[in-house]
Amino acid sequence: MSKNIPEKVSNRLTLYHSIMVEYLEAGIETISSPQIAQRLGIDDSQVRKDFKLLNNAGKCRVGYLVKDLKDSIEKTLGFAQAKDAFIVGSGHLGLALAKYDNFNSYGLNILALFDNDPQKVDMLVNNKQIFHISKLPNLAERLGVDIAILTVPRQNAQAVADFLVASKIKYIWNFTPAVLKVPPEVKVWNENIMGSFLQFACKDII
Amino acid sequence: MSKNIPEKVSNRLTLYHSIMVEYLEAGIETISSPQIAQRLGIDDSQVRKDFKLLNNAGKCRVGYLVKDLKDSIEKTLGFAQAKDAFIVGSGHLGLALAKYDNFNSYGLNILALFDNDPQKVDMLVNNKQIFHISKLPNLAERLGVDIAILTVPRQNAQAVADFLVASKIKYIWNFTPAVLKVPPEVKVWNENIMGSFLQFACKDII
DNA sequence: GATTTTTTGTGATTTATTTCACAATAACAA
DNA sequence: TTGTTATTGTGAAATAAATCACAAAAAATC
Repeated sequence: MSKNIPEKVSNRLTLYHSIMVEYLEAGIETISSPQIAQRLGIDDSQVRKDFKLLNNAGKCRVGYLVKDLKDSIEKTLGFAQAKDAFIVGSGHLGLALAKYDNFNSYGLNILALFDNDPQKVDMLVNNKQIFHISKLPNLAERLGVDIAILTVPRQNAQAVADFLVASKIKYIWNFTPAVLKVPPEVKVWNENIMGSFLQFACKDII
Repeated sequence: MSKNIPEKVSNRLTLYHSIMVEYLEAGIETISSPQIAQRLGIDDSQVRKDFKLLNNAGKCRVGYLVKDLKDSIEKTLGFAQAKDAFIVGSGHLGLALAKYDNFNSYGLNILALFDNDPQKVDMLVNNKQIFHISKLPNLAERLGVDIAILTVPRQNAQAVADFLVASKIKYIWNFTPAVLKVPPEVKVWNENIMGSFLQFACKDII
């Protein structure tokens, strides 16, 4: 795998994937690029070029096999390959993400949550235990976890990120608005929940 | 306003904004494009071109005024202009979003939640009431709300979206994995929580 | 006050992405 | 069987985005 798919493409791939799920449920076995394109408001050749990237050949006058497309997208985006992760910060957002079982179907397996509030420690959320943050380095090493989902308050974000780096975490999915400073070997993905929406909403509203 | 800023730019703007908040808190009054660029791992001319878009002039050998930049970003992204919205679907995600007070500081004001579960109706979440979904058309009209945050299960997403369209909702922030079919005058923003992260994670992990 | 240095602003270049256009293919209909 | 049509696959063209390169400005230093 790892063909270094551009972000824009992988975003489209997840949309294609949702359409495939819908078609499968409806019992439709084939789909054409113009059908998908119209649905998403994009060009049909775009769809075909994306599928080319998946090495997924279509059939003239028929289109693509829905099942095959779904499988290739899952393989390419790594839904298949399960990855373990910790949620760091057990506030509203952290708890909601822990309850969000969709992660699983996308190949992301939440093993545990962490917090510094003694009151929360040992609580169970969706069958996942909340540990005191001090237990993280040990557990990360023992369980071989190197992905952390960061949902602490902004004020603590950098300090906790430093702690995660020291705990050999290699991927931080940053749900805080802080711009984290980390060494180059650690990768941060900023989840910009507001950014894109605001732009979308403001274009017309303001 | 409404200069139709590309998505990539508005994403960077939110990151710049976070850095401005951080600098202000640290009492630093000016910032240069190379400082920001290094922090985000991008080119410094990129930063200057983005600021040009904000009509925000810098000063040679000094940089930009942090306060001014923060204000222009807020104005451009519409943090200033308050917008009212409903959360439709009071499951884990909907409730978490209702508790997520950050929305407010970004100019998005959650007025109420909706659900079809009679058990949830009339509950208060972060001082916001949960109404039965049947009350939505009326409330939307009376309060002049045309933004809905959709957090229902995928299976119900299209049906609820149809209902929202009939209720004169004009903007749907879609947190479900469904690809919604709506008339052209209604705008859907798909929040692709997994898409971008998976790509990020899989690039190296798989 | 001259010189050095840092930083902006921006045109030119490069790279990436999207759209266009159309030949090749194969199902379908007459 | 033969023409018609829908669809793929893909080069070429157009558009968008990022990077480079450097002149102009102004603070800092000597």
